[in-house]
Amino acid sequence: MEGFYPKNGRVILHIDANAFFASVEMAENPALKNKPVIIAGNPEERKGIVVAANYLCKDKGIYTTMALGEALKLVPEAVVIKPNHAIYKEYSKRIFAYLAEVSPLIEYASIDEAYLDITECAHLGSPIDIAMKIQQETVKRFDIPISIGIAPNKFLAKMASDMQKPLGLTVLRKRDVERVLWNKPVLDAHGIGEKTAAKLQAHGILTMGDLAKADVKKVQSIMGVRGVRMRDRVNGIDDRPVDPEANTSYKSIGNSATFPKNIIEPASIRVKLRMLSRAVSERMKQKKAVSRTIQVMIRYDDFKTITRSQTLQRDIQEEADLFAAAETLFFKHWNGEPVRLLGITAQNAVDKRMQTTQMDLFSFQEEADKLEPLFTTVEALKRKFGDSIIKKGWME
DNA sequence: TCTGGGGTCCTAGGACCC
DNA sequence: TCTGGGGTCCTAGGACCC
Repeated sequence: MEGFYPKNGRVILHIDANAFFASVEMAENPALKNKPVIIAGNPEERKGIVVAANYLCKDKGIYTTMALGEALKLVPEAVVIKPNHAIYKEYSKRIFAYLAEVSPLIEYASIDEAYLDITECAHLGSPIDIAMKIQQETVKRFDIPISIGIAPNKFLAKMASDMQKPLGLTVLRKRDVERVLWNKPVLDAHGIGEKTAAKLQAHGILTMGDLAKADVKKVQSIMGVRGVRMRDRVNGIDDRPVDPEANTSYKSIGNSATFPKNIIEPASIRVKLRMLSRAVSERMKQKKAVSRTIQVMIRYDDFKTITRSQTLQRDIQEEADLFAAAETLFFKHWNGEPVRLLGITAQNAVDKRMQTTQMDLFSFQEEADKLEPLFTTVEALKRKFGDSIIKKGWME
């Protein structure tokens, strides 16, 4: 089997569940299988956008984020189901747990996507054998169809899994990049959206091939470091590892809500802030995360959205602390107009268990005493604990 | 038909320090 | 007197993704 694997280099799978929410609903209720299914909220509550749709709908032009009313014009007979996130999460967990059995080098990219590094899995068969087995098993065990991309890095694997759906299996080697990718528009590249595509187009860069061959300085001036990275990627270069650690750490934890009707009464705003604080606090506790930077998001009726944040003296997690910070921020920055959406986010969340910054001065001194002379001590402490540990004035 | 909710990463300016 | 250069942290917002 060794022959299927590169001598040096990696074999990465990108696994993507197709129309995941709709697939779960159909797995839970097989009667839906031959019907067009749309997952969407209630337009009366201003949540009437398509969150997911099965292929019977997609084939007729329905896509995610489309207004439900518009979608129903295209497919009036569609079955509309409200999102059941708890069930989707449960399926996701079970599917990922199965994938982790295949290779522990797994990184969850979203609720329905994962990267799997199978470089060391030659004993399980060829990459294609492994991918086919995964496809069969997820259908058999969970009744969920998935598409898989096989490639030497994450970017190409992601591009590959998108090429054939549903139940696609696509190999994209580095040597295929020019033939397969370069004639496609830059917008098709994962990581380039409408705004960047328009900018690139204004500079005569229309296809991934144009980007791949463009001058590095030029793309850097158009889109900064992202330009350099994207140029590498469409040349088939992407060294990002599949990082299982990414599954457990959180940079931010937040909740937001669009209200059925705009609110303007300070009392009702406080009620909403209280609810959001509770939700965020509960999730932080679940994830054992604390944070000292709290952000409030306010969206007005005209969709103008502002974010305001504050960094506190200490890490917080409790609902009351989150609420206090959010309330202060809101009433400091609110322009008094009706509010469509409120959000609270705990930023720069850190794991409670890994808080080296919480170490007190006594422990510092103990460490410091072991090291001398004083001048090198600060440097030594920095090396041991990182720069953040040396706060202004800690020696005073 | 007005446009959900959860995230990540990057940029840019200002404060502040040495 | 009129003005350097490097660095970090904080804040606000933009782009992108599912």
